[in-house]
Amino acid sequence: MQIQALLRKRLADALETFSAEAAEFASMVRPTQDPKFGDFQANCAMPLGKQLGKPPREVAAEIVAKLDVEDLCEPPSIAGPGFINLRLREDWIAAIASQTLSDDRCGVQPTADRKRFLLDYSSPNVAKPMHVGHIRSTVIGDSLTRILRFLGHETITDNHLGDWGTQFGMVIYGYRNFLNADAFQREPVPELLRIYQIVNALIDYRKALGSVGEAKRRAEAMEADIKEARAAAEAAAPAEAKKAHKAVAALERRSRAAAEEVEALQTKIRAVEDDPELRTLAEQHPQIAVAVLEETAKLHAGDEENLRLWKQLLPYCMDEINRVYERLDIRFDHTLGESFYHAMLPGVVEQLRARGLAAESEGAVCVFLEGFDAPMIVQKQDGAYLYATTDLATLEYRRETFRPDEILYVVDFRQGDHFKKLFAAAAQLGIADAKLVHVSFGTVLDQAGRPLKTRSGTLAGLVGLLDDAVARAYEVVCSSEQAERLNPPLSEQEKREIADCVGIGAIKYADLAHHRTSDYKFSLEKMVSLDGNTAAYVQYAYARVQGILRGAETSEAEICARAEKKKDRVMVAGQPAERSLLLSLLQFEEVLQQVREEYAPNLLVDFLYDIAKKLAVMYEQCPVLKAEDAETRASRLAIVTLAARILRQGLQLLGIGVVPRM
RNA sequence: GCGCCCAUAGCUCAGCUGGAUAGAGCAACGGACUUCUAAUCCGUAGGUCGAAGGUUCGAAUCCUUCUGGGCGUGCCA
Repeated sequence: MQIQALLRKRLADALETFSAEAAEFASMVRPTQDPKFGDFQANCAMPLGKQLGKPPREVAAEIVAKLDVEDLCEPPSIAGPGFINLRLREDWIAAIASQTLSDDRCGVQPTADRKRFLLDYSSPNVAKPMHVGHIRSTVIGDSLTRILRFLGHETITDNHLGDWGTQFGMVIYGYRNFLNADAFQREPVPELLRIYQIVNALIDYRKALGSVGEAKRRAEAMEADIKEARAAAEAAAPAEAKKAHKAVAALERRSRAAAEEVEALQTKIRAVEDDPELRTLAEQHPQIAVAVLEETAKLHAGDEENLRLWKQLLPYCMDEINRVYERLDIRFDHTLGESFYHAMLPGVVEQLRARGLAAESEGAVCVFLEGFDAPMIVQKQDGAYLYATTDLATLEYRRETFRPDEILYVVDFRQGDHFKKLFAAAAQLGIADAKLVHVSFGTVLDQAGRPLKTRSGTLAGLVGLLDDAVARAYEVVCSSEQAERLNPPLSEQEKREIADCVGIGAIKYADLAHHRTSDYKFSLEKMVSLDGNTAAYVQYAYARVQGILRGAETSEAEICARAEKKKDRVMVAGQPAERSLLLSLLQFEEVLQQVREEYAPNLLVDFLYDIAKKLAVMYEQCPVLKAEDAETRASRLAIVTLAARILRQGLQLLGIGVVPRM
């Protein structure tokens, strides 16, 4: 059901005689902000009055006279400068809601304009542990996929793994030098992680040793500059003072950043030097960074031994990643990593050159694009290829193999320039016939507003965050006090299932609740809370309905079956709380359409939170089991059942589960 | 230097293609429990929508300038 679209259609019919752009004026129908103005308002009389040179209220009256909405709305009213206020009829709302209850798609029509989407998201690097930065791409991409699919579109998901980069050279080097064969035999995945971390620590150590001196000098020099600038600011004439103080502030910021960098480098140095084992290894492998690059280069050059190791070790890395996806309940249709395109890269460069699109510059092969200062480099001086090259090859492959109508790249906003260039280059190559979209997103920040990191300075690990969220959810939702509230009390098994559902849901929900393009502050405390806009609150609203259904000794299936039989007569919307809830529920399809248009799942989150709140209000004002008569009781059971179905479906589209009790 | 993004209540964030008095949550304060799950609900307080211009019947929203911040900016991804 698309109420707004229906009203627009009716309005467009009425407007035909007024304007050639009837549809455009008709699109000015929107929900009202205040219920006293009805449910929807048409704002077209003001601009139309302007155009026709008539008073808007007069125009509005003429429109209303022609508007045929009797079956849907109560008589329209005109307010203010010429707003046309529409209030839907209660019997109409109740009838449509009743029909929706017996529809297993919750009233959402499969799209008539079916498109094939290819979604590129998650894309972690193998061998490296996934970190907090992967949450957004993974969760947003997965949710968009679910929503597009539910709307009736075809979706193809492809996890573009980083499985061919330096990090694999690190694993190979570590395997050769640091492997504990017994441990590897017993549990290969943690052992590989361990050796990766050793190599990583040693490389960081060497790099830090090399740069910490310079960083310190820079930081100290900046201190001196600040003193100087401060003195200058003191002495400056009033006219110059503002500028001088600004310069001081800028220097102070840079100074803080420099000090933090020194601190970070020292942390990396200490990490090795305070650990006798690592310290010894560091002494034994002074050239580790170069050696790792050599291993990587050998792999790329087709070295037999390294390729064998790559093939042998990759599955273990995949196990690690897949374990995370399993916890998150996320699957991909394809996992075609960078390695898959390796053989196609020379062809891409060749093609660009042959078409005169790429040229050599400063030893690298570059594509110069109009409107960009820097070129897109597709081959380095040393002959190696870059991610721009891989992305072009990937695009070409996807185009030929999947023939998508639209490709969504769910990737960090910082890669905006890269995608602009990529899309421009693709257009020149003639391979941009699909709609190419960079679905960008902001950064996950800590409480201080800096990118979320662990104490040791690396980005917070994803597995750890999931564990923390589940543990916290257990404390909040499954404390013995809470468990005792239910009859029968929650079993240990049930508690664990709930904690898992709520904890994982909390992380996803918090991420999806924010607009994709804005940064957000990560707060475990808040996201697992039962109060406010959280997964737990919405999940709880769902569980409450289930509790009521149990109390009524009926089931969703039974109520839906009854709705099917009685068609449009299973509920009434007499009370404001009931009416308001039902009206919201009927806007499910339109919300999903909007999510699709803007690639913005936060709209669905807002919608579900609104439903959950309205459900709570309805409980207060309209008792279900204690309703005054059997008919009202049946109607209310039907209403809350519809709400529960839409909550469950909506959460499912966010990749979040529900539990029958909590 | 150039480019992209951001600035809304004490805090965290919404605000759709311009629409009526700018919303929600948290925190604060005041109410409502012999519970259909009070894990809730109701109410109060809190805003020059960074600043200044402009377009418009009408601007948080569009345009310009300024201020403050984030990010990117030729061989990482």
